[in-house]
Amino acid sequence: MIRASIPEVSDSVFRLSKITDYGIVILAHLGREPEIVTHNAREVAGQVDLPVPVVSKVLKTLARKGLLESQRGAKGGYLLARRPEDLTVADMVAALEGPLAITECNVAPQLCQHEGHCAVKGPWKVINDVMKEALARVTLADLIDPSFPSEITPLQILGRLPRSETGPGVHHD
Amino acid sequence: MIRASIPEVSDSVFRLSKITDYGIVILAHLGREPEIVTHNAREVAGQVDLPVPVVSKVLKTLARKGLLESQRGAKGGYLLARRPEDLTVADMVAALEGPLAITECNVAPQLCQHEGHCAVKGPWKVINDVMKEALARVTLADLIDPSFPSEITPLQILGRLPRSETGPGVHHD
DNA sequence: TATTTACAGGACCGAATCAGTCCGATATGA
DNA sequence: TCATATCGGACTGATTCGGTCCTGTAAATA
Repeated sequence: MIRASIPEVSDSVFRLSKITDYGIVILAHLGREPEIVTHNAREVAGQVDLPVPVVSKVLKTLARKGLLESQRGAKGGYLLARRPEDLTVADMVAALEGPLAITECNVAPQLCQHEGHCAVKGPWKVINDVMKEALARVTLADLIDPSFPSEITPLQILGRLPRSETGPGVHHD
Repeated sequence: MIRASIPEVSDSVFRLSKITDYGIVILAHLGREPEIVTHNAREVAGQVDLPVPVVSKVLKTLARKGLLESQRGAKGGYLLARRPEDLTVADMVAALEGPLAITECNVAPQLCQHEGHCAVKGPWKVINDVMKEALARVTLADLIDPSFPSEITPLQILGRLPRSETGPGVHHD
C-alpha cells in the first residue's frame, strides 16, 4: 500500500527536539499548579501522558540548568525556580537544547572555515537575533494563559517590552 | 589533552542543515553576478570554495524547487528564476529544508498524538509564525547588499512591509 | 552523427545525532 | 533500616545528515 504524500516530520526546519518539546509541556504543567509544593516524576508523567523515564530525564535537565529546584529523597520532587512571568521560552529552549544559532558562526567564532570571507554572515546574525528576541518575549505565564491570543501578528509579540536579557539566576555550564 | 569547553555545534537549536547553509551562500553568489548568463556547478564550486558534487546537489535542488532555472547541455548552467528582491530567505529555507515547523503539530495536523489535549499548542503556533515572518522579510537583495545593517533591532526587520506570502512561481511538490 | 559538456534523479554509505531505557549512587523521610 | 526520589551518566537501536557516485538525458559543436 502506498502512503499518499503525508508530510514527513523530518523534512521541516527549525524543529525542536522531542525532549525540548516535552520539557516545555512539563514546565507548563508545573506552572499551572503552583499550589503543589513538589511534583515528582511519576506524578508529572501521569499528567502529561509520557513515560516516567522520559519525564525524569527532562526534569533532571531542567533542574541542572536552574529552571527547577529539586528536593531529593522521599516526598521529594521538583518545583519552579522562578515565577512564570520571569521564565521565557528562550530560557527553556536554551536549557534543554543549547544556544540558539542558525548557522555555525552563530554558535561560536572561528568554527566555520568560511567565516573570513563569508558574504552573508551579517544578515544571518540579524535573523538569528530576531528569532532570539521572539522567543525571549513569550513567557511561561503566556503559555499557561488561556487568553493568550491564538491569532496574533508578529508585531504584537515583538512590540512587547523586552524581558531582561537572560533572566535572573540562569545557570550556564 | 583535555579540550576546554569548546562549544559543540551539535547542541544548538534551530540550526540550518549544511545543505541549506551552502544553498543560501550559493544563491547570494548568483545574485551578486547578474551579468553572467548561466553559472555551471564547477564555476560556482570554485567561487564559494566547496566540492563540486556538493554544489551540484544544491543547485539541482534549487532548480527543482523553482528558485533557479537550468539550462542543460554544453554551455548549460543555472540562473536565478526571480529578481533578488522577490526571493525571500523563507523561500530559500523552505526549498532546501522543507516547511518551517518548530513542533510536530506545526508540520501537519494529526501528527502529534497529544495534539487534542495539548495546552501549549496555540502559543507555539504564534511563535512559529513570528519566525516565518522574520524570514519572509529578508530577501536575497538584502543578503547581497553590503549596506545591510550589521546591527539592527528586530523591530526594524519586522517593521518592514510584508512581502507577498510565498512569492510568484514557487514550485511546491 | 559523434563527441563533449553539463544537468536530472536517485542510490548509497559512514558518521553523527536522537529518543528512550536503565543502572548504581546518594539523599531524605518515616 | 527501608522505601522513595533525585543525580549522573552509560548504553542502544533508529533515524538523519553529509557527501559521493552512477546512470540517463539534453544541448552545442565539429
